[in-house]
This record gives sequence, C-alpha cells and structure tokens, in this order.
Amino acid sequence: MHKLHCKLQSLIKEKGWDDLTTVQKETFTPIIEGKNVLVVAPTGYGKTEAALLPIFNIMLRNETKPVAVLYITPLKALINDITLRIEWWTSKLGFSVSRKHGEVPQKEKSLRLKKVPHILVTTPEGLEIDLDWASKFRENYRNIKWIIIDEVHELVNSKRGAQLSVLLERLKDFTNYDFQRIGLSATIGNEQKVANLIFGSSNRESKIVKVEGARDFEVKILKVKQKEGEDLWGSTAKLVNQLVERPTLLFTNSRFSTERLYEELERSKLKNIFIHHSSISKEEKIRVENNLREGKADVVICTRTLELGIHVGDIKKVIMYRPPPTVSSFLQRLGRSGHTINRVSKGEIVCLYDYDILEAISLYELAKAGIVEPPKSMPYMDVVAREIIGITLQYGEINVEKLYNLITKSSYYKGLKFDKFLSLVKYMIQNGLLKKENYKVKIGKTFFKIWRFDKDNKITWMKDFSEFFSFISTDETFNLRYENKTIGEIDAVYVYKHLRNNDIIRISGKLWRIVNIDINKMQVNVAPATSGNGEIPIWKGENISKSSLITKQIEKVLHNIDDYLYGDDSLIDEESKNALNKLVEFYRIHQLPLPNTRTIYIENENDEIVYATLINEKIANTLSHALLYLATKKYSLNVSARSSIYGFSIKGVDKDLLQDLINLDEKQLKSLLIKSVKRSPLFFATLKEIQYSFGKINKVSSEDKIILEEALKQTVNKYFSIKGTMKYVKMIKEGKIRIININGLSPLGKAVLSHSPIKPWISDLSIRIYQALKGGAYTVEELSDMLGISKKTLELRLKKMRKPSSKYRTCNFIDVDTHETRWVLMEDLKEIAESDDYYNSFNPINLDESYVMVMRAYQSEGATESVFRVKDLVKNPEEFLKRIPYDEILELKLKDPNDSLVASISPKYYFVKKSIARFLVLNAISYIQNLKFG
DNA sequence: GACCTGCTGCGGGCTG
Repeated sequence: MHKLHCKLQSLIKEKGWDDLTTVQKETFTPIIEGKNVLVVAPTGYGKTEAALLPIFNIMLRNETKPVAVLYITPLKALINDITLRIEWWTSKLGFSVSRKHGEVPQKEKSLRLKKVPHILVTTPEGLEIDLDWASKFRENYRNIKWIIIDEVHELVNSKRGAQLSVLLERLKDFTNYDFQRIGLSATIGNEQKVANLIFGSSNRESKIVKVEGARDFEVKILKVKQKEGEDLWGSTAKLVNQLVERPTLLFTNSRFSTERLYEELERSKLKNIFIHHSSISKEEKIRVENNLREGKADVVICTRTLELGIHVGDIKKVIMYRPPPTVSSFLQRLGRSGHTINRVSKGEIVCLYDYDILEAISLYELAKAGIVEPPKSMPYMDVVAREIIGITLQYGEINVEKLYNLITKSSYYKGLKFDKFLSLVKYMIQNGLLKKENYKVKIGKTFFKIWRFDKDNKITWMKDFSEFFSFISTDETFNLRYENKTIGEIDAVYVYKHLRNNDIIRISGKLWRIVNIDINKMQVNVAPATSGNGEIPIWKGENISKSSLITKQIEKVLHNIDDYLYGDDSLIDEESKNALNKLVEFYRIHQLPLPNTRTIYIENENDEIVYATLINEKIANTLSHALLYLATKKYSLNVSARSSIYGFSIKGVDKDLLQDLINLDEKQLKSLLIKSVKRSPLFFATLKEIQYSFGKINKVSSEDKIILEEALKQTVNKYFSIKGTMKYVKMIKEGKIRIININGLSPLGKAVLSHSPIKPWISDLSIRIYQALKGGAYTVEELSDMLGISKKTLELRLKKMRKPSSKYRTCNFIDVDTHETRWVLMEDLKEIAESDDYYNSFNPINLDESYVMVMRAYQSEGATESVFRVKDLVKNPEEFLKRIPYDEILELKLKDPNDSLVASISPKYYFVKKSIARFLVLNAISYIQNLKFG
C-alpha cells in the first residue's frame, strides 16, 4: 500500500478513527495508481473518504490548481452534508470546497468566482448549468483531475444518468484531459455494467472495489394479527409498538400509510414520533433529521426519502411496513441500522397479507444470496436533443459531426447511428429549436419560446429557463373545479387511469361527482354528490413497480415452502406460518399445483375474469392493457383491468379474451400490443413530457415520427414488455404455460383483486364524445367547452355519429324550455326523456290533437305517412311502434293536414332507430304545442 | 391504498 501522507495520518487520529475501513483501504491504492474505480458498499462505510483520502494524498504532494475535484451527488441535502464533511478535511489541509445547487444563496454561489474552490460539490444539473451557461466559471473546469460520482445506483437507471454521462464526455473534451472517474454505489447487480456506464470513453485502467457487508443482517418477518373490534391499522400500530427499540426507522411504501400509522402510534404510549416524506416541508424534514441524529426520536415513520443518502445517526432498528418493492431498496432500508460497520443490521418486515410474507421471504433470500437488480439503461433521445442544445449554448455554434462525436462517446449512446442522429438534428431545425448556418448549427427561436426568462404571463406550455437543465419532470395535475372555483388538484396520471365521468370522489370530506374531464384545459369539473362510495384521489398515479426478481423467488420459496413452515429457523413468526399454511392448504385440498410461473388459473368473481399466476409485472401490465383494448374494441367501454405480479384480470366482459390473444399470429399480436400501449395514458403522459425537448409546442401529430417513436420506446421500457409478452403468449400456445379453470377465487386470485383497477383512456374523438355525453344531454356549445374541440368539428362528428354505422350512436332533440338543440346518446334517450330535467321537452300539453308522422326509410326508396292521436302515443307505446315499418328511419318529421304551419315548424330528425322514434315524436309534439299554445 | 430526485450566470448600477 502507498504511504498515507503524515498530515492525513494525524487528521485520522484527530477524527478518533482507529483505522481506515475496509473500503477505504481497498480503494486507496487503485486511486493512487490513477485507475478509474467503482466502489460498491452499503451507506455508512465511509465511501466519501475512501474516494477523497487518496486524492488528498496526491494533492498534498503535487501542486493542484482549482477546480481539481468535482463531486457529483443527486440530492441537495447530500450536497450540504458532504460539503460540511469535506470542509472538515480541507480546512485543515489548506484546500477549499464549495457547493452549488438551486437553494444555495446567490451570495455564496458568486463567491466561487472570486475564490475558486479545489473541490466543487454539485448535482448533475449543476454541472449542466456550468457547462451550458456559466461562461466564466466554466474556464476553471479546465483543471479538473478527478470526478467523484456519489450514489451511482440512484443515477444510472434514469435520464439523469444518461445526462451525466454525456456531461462527463463534454467535460473531457473541454479539458482535453482524461480525468480519473470514481463512482460510489450502494449494492447493485452487474457492477461491471455500472462501471462501463460511468467510465464512458476514459482510457484509464479500471477497478471495482466491492465490500460485502450487506449480507450480515438479521431479519424477522411478522404478520399483523387483526384483533376483533380493531381495524388493520390499529392492529399494525400495536405490533409496531411492541417492536420499537429507540431509535427506530419505520419505512412504509406510501405517504398515506406514513400519516395513517402516525395517527395510530400517537395514541400509544410511544413518545417522540416523527414523520418524514416528500410532502413534508423542508424545515420540518430538517428538524426531524436533527432530532434523529441527536437521539431525540423514538420512531421516525418515513418513505423512501430516508432511504437515500443523508446521515441519520445511529439507528437501533429498521421496521419495514410491508415489503419494499426491490432487493436494492430492501438492502438500503436495512442498511440504515447498525451503521458503524461491525454492528449487524437489524430489521423486521411487518406483513399484512399472505403474499406480503412471500415477498418478504423472497427479498431476504435474494439479499442473502447477493442477488440485486441490475442497472437498466437506455438511449433516451430527449436527453440527446437537450444535450445538443446544451452544447450549442456552450459553443455558440458547432458542426453536426462534432456534436455526434461528443454524444456518442457516452456509453449510453455508443450505439446511436449517425443517420438517426442527423434526422434528429433536422427535425430540431424544422421545429426551430436549432438553425443551420454554414454547415453549423446555432440556437433557434423556439428555444427561447419554450424556456423563458420572464416569469410573468406564461402560457401553460412555456417553461422557466431553469427547467431546461433538469430531466425530472414535475407531475402534471388536473385542477378540480366547481362553479369556476378550484377546489383541489389531482395527479394527471391518476385522472387518466382511474377517473371517468359520473365517478364519485371524496376530497376534504365531501363527495363530488365528475361532470366531465377536459384534457385540454387540464380540468376536472365536478358537482356536489350526495351518495356513493367516493374514492380518495390523493396518491400519485404512478405505481412503484415490483422487481421481477421477486416473482421468480416467490416461485422458489413456494417450492420449498415446507422448509419455512416446519424448519426451526426464526425467520418468520407463527402468525406468518399460519397464513402460509392456509395458503398452501387451498392448493393441496383442491389438488392444484402451488402458484408458479408456468400455470395460469382462470377464476371468476363478480363479472371479473381473473388470470392468477406468478408473472413479471411488466408482462402482466402489457396483457391487461391488451385485454382492455380488445374489450373496448369488441364489447364495451365500461370495462376495467388489473395487473400485478400475481396475475391480471378484466372486468365487464364475459368472454375469455386471453384466448383471443392466443389465437392471433405473431404479427397481429405485436401490432395489437403496440396499439394498446399507445392508447394507454402512460404513453400520453410520456409524449407530453418529452415533446418540448424536441421543440414541439403544438399537439403531436402522426408526422412527428421521432417523438412518437421515442415516447413508445420510453413508455415500453418503463412500464411494459412487448418482447416478454410475445414470448409469454407463445409459451401458452405451445402448452409450456398451462391454463387451469377453477371455481371461485384462489389466494392468488385474491391478491390480483387487491390491486386497484385501471380504466380505458380513449383519445378517439367519437369515444371521447361518448364519454362526455354519457348520462346527459348537452348543446354543441356546452360540449365544445367540455372537450375543448371547436363547435364546427364537434357538430360534424355528432351528426356522423347518428348514423346506424356508428358504434356510439347519438341523436338530438329540442329543449322546449330554451329552444336549444341538445345531443344525447341514443342509448340514454329513454332515460333522459323520462327524467324530470327535460319534462317539458317530452310531455305534450294537449293529448287530444292528431298529427301525421312522415317517415323516409334508410337505405331504401320507401316513405310512409301515418296518422296518430297524441293520446295513443302516450298511452299505448306498443301500438305506436307498429306504425313504423322501418327499423331505421332516414328522416322523421310531423305535419298536420289541417294546419300547414305544423309542417313548417316541425323539427326534423335524421337517422332514427325505430326503438327511440317515439321519444323524438313526443319531443316534436311538445315543441310544436309549446309554440302554438305556450 | 401507490416512492423519490432538481431547477440562470454575470456584472452593472443602485441604496444607505
């Protein structure tokens, strides 16, 4: 080992450290030797110092010009934390450090120009700003010798990771120096891939330093026992109460559970309980963190916010309320306790349902075996587009080959073809985001249209200039409006997935009925409702997806279930054993194989067909969307579907639609899967998120191929699996996956039903009109307002929808009170006509009159006239029907041989179906009589 | 009952 500089040795003594940690020792030499190093170890193993000590060692022996070290970390809170930690060293070594993020006061930020720091701590976005925009400070970057990337596992899977990788290549080109790259990561699968992603085009030798430590932990899995007269929350709180050893971190998977558990625990004898999640104010979060560090907290109930980064002091125990969604998250949460290296992490998983126990055991086994989710990278094209802009901002003008060379140095974009890159640049020029001048590109006008410096009078699509530097999209929300007042906000994806007209929701204790959803104005109009079980739309539409490792592991756990039930290890408690015993018993009694990935159970419950099996969540999601697509296309719009790692389901059709999927050939299947993804709100949301990066301001049309293709790729990558689903269906076809019909509901089927259903979201105009009209009668003006579509377009479409060939047929009547034409769905006309709302429009005043009904047949030459008494029409509808010889009437109107006025004022109805003709005739009479006598 | 993350630089001119 290289010798530690004497100054560092004495500082280590001053710190009170006996020795360096294993990570610090193992990292020292490779860094001194100039290698790129990826350090993999749990939080709290001293990774920051592991990277910095050897760098200080070199800095002390050589003259170093600032900025020598760039320290990148994904969180502002971490920047603050780490800057203080580094300052302890630098102040004593004669170096300086400064930090830069959005909340650092302007005064502090501007200091770095006067006194350039040796070490700069910032975010990927901070580096983006400096390279693109900070023309003066940027010059100091030319001296950079080391880059440390902290929390690499957090970055690599996202657009931020792709962005950073391009930034590093830009920096390398700018400095003209192959600086040393050091990555610090929590436990992650496939370290080599992670290393490749961050080392990029560097020619240095590289080394991965991995410290196992994560495997020394104690885990106990417990199931909540629900006591009589107590709800699950109360029982959970009681159990948690028994488990707490101060200080305890109690992790949950939702902000809602955090609040709910707090409420329950507050009633217990526990004192000093705190809450920590993203909706808690910044000040409060800092207060909680301080209490935790100072040992003043008994329990902190938190979401993932406390999984990442910051130092929280000595934690005695970690309790996870319901299993976390990934092994990586499980390890991170667990690693929050027993920090000081030699102490073992202690954790407990509190389960609510039998499948929670299976997930918990699986997480434990995977973690013990050292199997963790691998990184997942993809070449996001919106990142490329923005980096092109960034580079152009940096240089003012630049030629396309140079741009291409810079970007494809990044490991994320190695495979990007020049053709594709060129068509992207052309498209950006076409949208005015770039302009071409003498074989070079410059910034175009559209850039300043989208990312604005002036903060006032912004149109909704305009963005603040600062947003240009970040790829974290703020969630879109719908305003909830009643009588021109905004009464709340709902996450857009939640609206797309779950809310439809006439649904009842509950906000701040009141019930509201959805009147309509205006996606152009991003408004949900509501009216007070008096009854119904309102759902509470508080959570974000995004769901946390479960690792596919868990699915496969559950299969293994079930295979060896007896070891868990009868073995003597103390992993799971008695209550859990009972629950698992019951689960297993169901299958044994019915002589069915235990749940596995090769058997699908088809089950039935309340008009819902459940396909229960152990399945990759993305495949389940793809299948459920495909079923929704088929169902809405062939049968009904009133359907919903669910998906999870326990299977999928469809409600509202009594056909086995999976069979329809299986019967398709490969090409048909693929095209159907793509169509169903494209119709999902997730695709829609992705489209909206990325379109501005390409300079597209208006609605994306079929000509914007680049955006459409990219949105599809990103949506699939995140939520679906086309290839996986193709393979899955093929396996069913080949009999490699068995299908078994069972009566009733299996435990697995119950698990499927415990996930909330999604409803189809339709962008097709006719279907949207259908959804808007459903249950009501509206004028073209009202509909135009509701849907944000021009009156002319709307009227044309409404007329077209009257025809028998239309799937969702409409018709119109005259509102006798206002003399306006109102449109309704043909299927709703009866109900509307019989309702009190339009009483005057369908109830003639004088029953003693007689009229002649004039009809022309649809699609034939026929025409008929028929005399009738109003009284007969009202009293004897059956008889009246017999007077209509056509199933479909092309034109329907009234006349009176004794009064020519009638023919001239009679409304005319087109494309009338026989079954509803009576109501329209009633409407015509009501209108005529209203004019005559009214 | 469904998570989390980030976000203008520079320098001129004014006030007390």
